[in-house]
Amino acid sequence: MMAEKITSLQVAEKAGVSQSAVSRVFTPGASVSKKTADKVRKAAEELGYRPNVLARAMVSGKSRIIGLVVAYLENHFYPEALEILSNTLQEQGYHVLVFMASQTAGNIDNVMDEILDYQVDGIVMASVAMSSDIATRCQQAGVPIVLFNRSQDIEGISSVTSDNHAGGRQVAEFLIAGDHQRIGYIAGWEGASTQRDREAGFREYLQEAGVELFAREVGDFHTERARDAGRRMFDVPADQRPDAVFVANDHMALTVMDVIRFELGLRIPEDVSVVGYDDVPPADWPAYNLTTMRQRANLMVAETVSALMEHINNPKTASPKRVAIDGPFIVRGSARLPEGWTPKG
Amino acid sequence: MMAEKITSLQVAEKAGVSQSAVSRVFTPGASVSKKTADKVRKAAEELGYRPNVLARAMVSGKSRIIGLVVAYLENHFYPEALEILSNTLQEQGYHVLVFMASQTAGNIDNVMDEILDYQVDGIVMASVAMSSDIATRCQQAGVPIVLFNRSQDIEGISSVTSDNHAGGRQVAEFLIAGDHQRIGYIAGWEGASTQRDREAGFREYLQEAGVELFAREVGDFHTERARDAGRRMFDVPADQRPDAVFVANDHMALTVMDVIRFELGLRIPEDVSVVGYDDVPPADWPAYNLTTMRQRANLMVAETVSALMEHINNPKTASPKRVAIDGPFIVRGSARLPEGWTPKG
DNA sequence: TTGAAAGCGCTAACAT
DNA sequence: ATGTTAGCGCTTTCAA
Repeated sequence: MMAEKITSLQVAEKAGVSQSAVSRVFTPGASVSKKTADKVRKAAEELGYRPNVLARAMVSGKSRIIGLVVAYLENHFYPEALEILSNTLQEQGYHVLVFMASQTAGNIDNVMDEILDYQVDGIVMASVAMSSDIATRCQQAGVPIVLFNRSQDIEGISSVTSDNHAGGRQVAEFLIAGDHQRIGYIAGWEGASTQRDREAGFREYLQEAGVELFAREVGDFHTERARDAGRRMFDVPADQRPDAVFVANDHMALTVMDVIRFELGLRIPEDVSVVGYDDVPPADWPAYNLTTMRQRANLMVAETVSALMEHINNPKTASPKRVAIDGPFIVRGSARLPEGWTPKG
Repeated sequence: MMAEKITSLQVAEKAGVSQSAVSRVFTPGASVSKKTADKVRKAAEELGYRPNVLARAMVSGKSRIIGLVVAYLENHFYPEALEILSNTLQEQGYHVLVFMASQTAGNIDNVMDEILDYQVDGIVMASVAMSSDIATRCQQAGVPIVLFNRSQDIEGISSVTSDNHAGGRQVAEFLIAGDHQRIGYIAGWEGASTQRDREAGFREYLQEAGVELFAREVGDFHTERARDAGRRMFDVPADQRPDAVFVANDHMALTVMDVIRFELGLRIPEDVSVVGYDDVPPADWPAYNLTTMRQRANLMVAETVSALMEHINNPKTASPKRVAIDGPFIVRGSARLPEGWTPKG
């Protein structure tokens, strides 16, 4: 029980070679004769030796740890992304160290300190805003950052999002084509680029179509505040009520649907059309059947990892990229359909 | 840009003290004069110095990393638990390194290797079965393990679950008191202790009440297989249909409700009563309003962390504990109520 | 209280 | 191809 930790030195002694020979055997692309390699592997096997990642990290400067900063996991889009991210990185020999940025406001700075203390090779920031100090700090530390589902105009920061502006436009187009007269919008947290871009695209199309936004409330991407926003928007006389609403993400849209149907007794889509954004799993449940813009988590994660690896492997030459992935508009039953509707953009 | 990494040595030089003095200042409980400490902190501040966690880990043998092995994040109980776990550990200066065990079957062994390579101070295994080899390997490596939401009779392995046996009994009691005649059960993955214990408790009470299980299918805790299980159980002539079903977790129960209501056009609870287990957020949504046994994620995580810390801080004396936390039975509208029902157990 | 010195387990020149 | 040597940045005896 509780055997001592096996080191490369012990393997070396057992195999009758030098300690560095052992190291080479476990270093891909090092030069060792097959004979030595065999001896070493055999000894290592018998002793149950495995290289210490931390020691390796110290001398090589590569920890093979990616820090993930995430604000909340309540919105099912994030667990899904996390699962894909972790799996993808795992395949490439990296692992995800999780940092929750939820609690206090200013604590994002502490979190960044902690994350850098671990000598991570890269950072993914999901649903977290970026300040330029933080960016600078990471740049000084030589740690690449990729924003996931947020973007920000900071020099040298890569980001991956869906094409929120185009998505917002698409929703507006669909709603207008569906002959809705009084169109409302329930916003997410106004500090979020996703929220801003979705709203901007949405309003842009509305304006082009000569339609004025009929009502607007803020739900902050938060369940309870979305519920309140839904009440403020719909618990009013029928003639002041929107006949359609775009809710800035599915998480809030589901709650708003509950308010509309169960609290106020209205029908969807006969009385009110609802459109969301993300296409989280419950959107597809028949009890909701929510029309929504899909965010393609798998593609978004793939781009995130690719950007990260690019920066890690080519620290000098890699240039920051800003990726916006278009997603299909998923037409379900929560919004009245235009005659003969076909998605275009 | 890209400043060099600051080391304790550089701080020492700037502060005019020895490198070990700097180390002491950043080591809680070391002996340093206030004067030295002030000088060092000032220099560190100016240089932007922070101790390298990995180097510290190497010499101290404590990485302050906890490995989390988790099979899937689809069931919302796990993201919720992960969020709480990460926050709790963060407060104690630990962080979570995530390992997904999903993909291949035998890959749990590889995952264990990888996890040990990182010299983690402890491991939490969530929704993952434990083999005794793995347990042995960790014990040899001196790394404590806690099973989360699984338990297993392996010497020296701590586990934290809800009281699944009592929970299963409670559900049976409720259903029988509600005067159901034909009671069905949809099982989770049969390799899972949670599944087995819930079913055992459920059947035990049924038997004591002299009621025979009317139907049984297996859903494997998996959405699509649960859907199929639901169809097999309910897409049958009315007289062969259960009038109540206990589904082994909410994730499956929601799907089964969809099958019952939307595919088969039956009413809940008038035609069929449905009871789940976990109390995930959607269970409380009015579109489902699912009666269920709550698993108290916050308590379960607290116990998990406490067990882990116990083992980490007292490696010799700490003894494995098996915690089963009781949860309240949450009566909502998806199951017919007994007259004047009050929960007891 | 402080500094000097010895490593933690490993990789990466440098020699041979 | 292999061994020797010098660290990576830190904690921790051990003396002073």
